[in-house]
Amino acid sequence: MVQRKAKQKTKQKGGAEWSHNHDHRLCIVDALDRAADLCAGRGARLTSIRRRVLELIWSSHRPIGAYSLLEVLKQERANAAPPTIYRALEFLLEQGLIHRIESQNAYIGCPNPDPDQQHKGMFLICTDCGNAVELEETKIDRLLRNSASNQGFVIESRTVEAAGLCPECQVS
Amino acid sequence: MVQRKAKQKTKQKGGAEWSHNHDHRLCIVDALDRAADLCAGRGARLTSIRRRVLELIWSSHRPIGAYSLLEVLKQERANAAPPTIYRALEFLLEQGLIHRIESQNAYIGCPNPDPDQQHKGMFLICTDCGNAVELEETKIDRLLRNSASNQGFVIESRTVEAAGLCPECQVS
DNA sequence: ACACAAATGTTATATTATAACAATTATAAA
DNA sequence: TTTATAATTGTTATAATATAACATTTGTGT
Repeated sequence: MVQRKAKQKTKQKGGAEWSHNHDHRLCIVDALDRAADLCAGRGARLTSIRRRVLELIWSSHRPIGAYSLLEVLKQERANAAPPTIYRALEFLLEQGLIHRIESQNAYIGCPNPDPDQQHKGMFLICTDCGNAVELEETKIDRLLRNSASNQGFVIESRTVEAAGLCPECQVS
Repeated sequence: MVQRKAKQKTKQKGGAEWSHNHDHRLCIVDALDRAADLCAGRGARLTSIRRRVLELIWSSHRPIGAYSLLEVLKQERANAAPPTIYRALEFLLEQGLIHRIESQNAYIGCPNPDPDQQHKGMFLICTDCGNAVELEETKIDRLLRNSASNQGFVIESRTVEAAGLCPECQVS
């Protein structure tokens, strides 16, 4: 088990997520550490390509497209091609380490990957700065399930993406 | 104002939406009538292409892709091309007559287009039969807005798509 | 009939994603 | 340690979705 700095980091609540000038290096390190732990625990192989793609995705809090990732990866691995990226994305999605933002055909790191099950996130996405924050709204999830259940529908997975202005971008 | 049969049709509540053998012709007629009314009221031009694309979208309750639409339209208009479809889709989206299902890159008719504002729907999509039903869950919407608001985030639009099994497809 | 704006036609291309098969690398059984 | 096997990556090609740009036609109001 990798010792992680994450344990020392106090997680702030309530909008701190939107701060445009946090120490983002910590986000990256934490994400990579968590990923390593999770994969180790599952016997899943976080190869160097996969690790690097995850790192690139975590290079910001903005969803990033497959071909943007490819552009960067190509500078390091001349033979990187679309399948290189898409395979890595597939793996990371399966492991619950990233989410796909359907409304943007883009990918974003999961800040809280669940060791037991991979969840689908709920996101607030700023139309101005592009940053996206994942919500953990069990209430909404429950309400949605109930609502579906009223029609006899059983939800297996869901996509919730809200676009708008983050607190920092409202000052205009 | 077009007289519509819709007014005679009693709308059933609670799962009737999933019935695989309703008289779908009524759905189509209603949708086209509503569209005509709405566009007339707005001075928007529901041209024959646009009308036909809307009709094709309403040919089922399954989200349909742009190129599937194009395939059909081509049989009627030899010179139909991708822009033909995408322009029609753009118009219909603007008028709130259809919704885009982000998780499928596909389009579906809006059963309840709002004369005043175009809303983004919330959908239950059956992974078996492919049918999708639009929810009107102001509660969920409110909860989502509140939850965003707690972070200082203002939602402008949202995507909610839940995949699972509809009542009819659960019997297996 | 004319002028203008809106809609459509047409060609080309951008963007996102997957198929198919070959080569390589890791793993663990013999 | 070698070898068999499965997993990963390389490579080429192509599918699927979407838009750009400019020409032409059609509709609308004057």
